[in-house]
Amino acid sequence: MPVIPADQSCEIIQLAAVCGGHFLNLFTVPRCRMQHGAAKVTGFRVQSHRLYHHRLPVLTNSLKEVLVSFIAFLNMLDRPVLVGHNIHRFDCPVLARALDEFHLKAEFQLAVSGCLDTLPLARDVLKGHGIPSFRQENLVQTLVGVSYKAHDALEDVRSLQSLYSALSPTPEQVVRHSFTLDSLEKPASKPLPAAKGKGPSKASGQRPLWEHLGQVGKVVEISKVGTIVT
DNA sequence: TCAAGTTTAGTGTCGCAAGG
DNA sequence: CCTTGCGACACTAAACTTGA
Repeated sequence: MPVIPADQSCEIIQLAAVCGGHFLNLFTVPRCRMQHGAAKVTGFRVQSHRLYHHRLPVLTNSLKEVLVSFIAFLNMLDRPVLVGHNIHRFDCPVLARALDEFHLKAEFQLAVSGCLDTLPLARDVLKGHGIPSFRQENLVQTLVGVSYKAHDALEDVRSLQSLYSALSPTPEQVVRHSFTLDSLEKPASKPLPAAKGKGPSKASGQRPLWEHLGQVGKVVEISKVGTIVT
């Protein structure tokens, strides 16, 4: 049986973001039945249109409310950079689809400077360090020295915050592995090319990404948990 | 240039434990 | 005894990186 691509099949059920001491952690009930595997991995379960996490009821909002709250959170932060592990392949396509559905994409893009994927970033920063695995769990354990609960969005973002600090990427490395939601829609979507000699370029009249670099408070780690559509 | 390996997510199957 | 819930494991897809 073919596996349905994640960006076409996943729905957001938890969205968490951390910036400095501020955090956002919201849940929404998926509009479809959760598959056995998805429930097993995430610990979430839907019964009678209510969401449970490890058998405990969870306070939920509508998907639109979650997205609007997320954008409001970003607006408090003066156009931050969104950081996540492998978000270019998984999280951002799901997020972009959800934003598109509620016509919130333009508003979202005004609220952020760009997105940064820590998977290629870590490969770049840790090149030649003999890292056996670039999974987020492994990187956090290796660089930060702690274990955490994978597949819990809030735990994910908190560990990612520590990981990002531990990586301490240069502005050039950050720009090299950054992208926008618009770039995801293009067939040959790739992270922005590395600047050659003249530094990062400005993107479509917005403030350049590198203006935000090195400011820990302007970096938002995000994570979402998906559920398969049947 | 291309094969191998990496990440994320999912599915299917098996075995074990608990409860009716 | 049967059903249900859950964990472990092996596998798949797509995009990307790495190294020969």
